[in-house]
Amino acid sequence: MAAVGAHAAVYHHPVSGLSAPAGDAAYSMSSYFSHGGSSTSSSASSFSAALAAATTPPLPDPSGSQFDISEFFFDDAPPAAVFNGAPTAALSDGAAAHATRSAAEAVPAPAPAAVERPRTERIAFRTKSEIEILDDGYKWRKYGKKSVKNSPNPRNYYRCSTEGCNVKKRVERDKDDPSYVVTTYEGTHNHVSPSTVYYASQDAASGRFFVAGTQPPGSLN
DNA sequence: CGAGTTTGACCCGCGC
DNA sequence: GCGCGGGTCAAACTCG
Repeated sequence: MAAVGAHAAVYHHPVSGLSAPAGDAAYSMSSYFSHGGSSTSSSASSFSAALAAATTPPLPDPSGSQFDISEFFFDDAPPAAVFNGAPTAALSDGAAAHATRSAAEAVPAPAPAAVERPRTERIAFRTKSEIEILDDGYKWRKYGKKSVKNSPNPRNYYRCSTEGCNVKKRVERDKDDPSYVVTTYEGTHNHVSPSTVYYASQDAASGRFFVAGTQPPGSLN
């Protein structure tokens, strides 16, 4: 897919509903996400990659708003997979993150030998936001809330409210920096986003992202 | 009144 | 086997 301009080729992630360019420009991967800190990695956190940036809240104005993408990582890929994405992003109704799934899938699995675990698509990212609910274009229904050990902040559980779609997402504030929101998507949407997807480009000078355009729902698949 | 949220209870996997 | 922690359920409640 040939990218036209800075924000033409976009990959639409079926899990999160978020999108990313299919181009080959470079994101600079600055860090891996370590769940619960560097020394307390839990079994649920083989997060493979993280993307550094930061994000300022919602996307009120599609034409001029800016945001920084925070850390972004996959949980369905082998550990230590390094994310190399492209410098543009697509957003869906105010969401502030995106993904190129291929980045995770391109990394060869570390051969988990005999045990073949059911593969659940899971991606997660961290965004700097005052609000916890980033609007990614899908309709979510909250079904649970739990306080998490080692974290003062509760974790919220959401399910895609579209009939027949069993995608889930968890939302919690970063225990180390409450100004960040950690969102984890699990599953694959079997429908398109009901709302407009916003495309973002990155400002070369500041490194910040800004909304560069929009695309109606259904046109990404 | 229907859809969505809240919240305590319950279930289950995992480590000891 | 037991306790702990994470995830889900479901009844009650709220809101538009």
